[in-house]
Amino acid sequence: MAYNQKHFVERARIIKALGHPVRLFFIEELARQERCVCELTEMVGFDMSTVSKHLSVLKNAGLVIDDKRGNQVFYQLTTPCILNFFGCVEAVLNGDPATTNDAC
Amino acid sequence: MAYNQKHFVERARIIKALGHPVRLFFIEELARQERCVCELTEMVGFDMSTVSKHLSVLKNAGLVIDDKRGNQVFYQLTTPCILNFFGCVEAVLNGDPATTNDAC
DNA sequence: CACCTATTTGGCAATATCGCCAAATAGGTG
DNA sequence: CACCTATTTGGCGATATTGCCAAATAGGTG
Repeated sequence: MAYNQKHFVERARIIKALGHPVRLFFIEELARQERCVCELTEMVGFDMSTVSKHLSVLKNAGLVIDDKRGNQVFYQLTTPCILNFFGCVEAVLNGDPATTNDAC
Repeated sequence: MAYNQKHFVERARIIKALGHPVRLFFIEELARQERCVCELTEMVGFDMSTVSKHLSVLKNAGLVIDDKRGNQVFYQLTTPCILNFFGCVEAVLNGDPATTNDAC
């Protein structure tokens, strides 16, 4: 297989969006229910501007959508299939080669 | 759900290892067959030291293992379940909310 | 041992990421 | 409109990532 730079840059950008502790938490939390920026800000304890920028990264990656209601903005997960991947991450963490084949 | 910093830092580290075009390519290529550093270097066209460092990131994340044979080092994927995740990434790329639920 | 190939490590410059603050924007209320 | 809350944007300093080069390490061969 040849290395198609553009192909992998596109895909890495989406995965990179998931590769930050705060953004990973947002994905898992939004999988449970939609949340506004102020709620997510309180949960992680960072500055709201920081939270807003993290959500912007997820949005630009196509992983979440935003919905403005009144003066609040609610974010929703667009891609529940991502959750299936987290089981595999657990298997990697446990260094458990036996389960890495069917953790999905 | 509360934000457990340590929990998400651990998991983000593994995902971050996947979030680079070259490393993503290595994962897909190693899913097909094991490869030595020199083969991977030729495929991507970067300096061998750069390739070695990328492989080191994947190894530290627990995603690949290395096996030295003679003066060559072969890398193997430890976590085939990661491949299941790529289907979801495609769905995100296609902006296809309908398929994001069962792309796994 | 001298020499060659394969790989890793150290270091550096360029660039990207992160989190904060301050300011701008937008909606709601009196 | 004045004012308050929620959110985003711009910018800055600190830190991390990336890819190259040079040097170090390790195995194979004569």
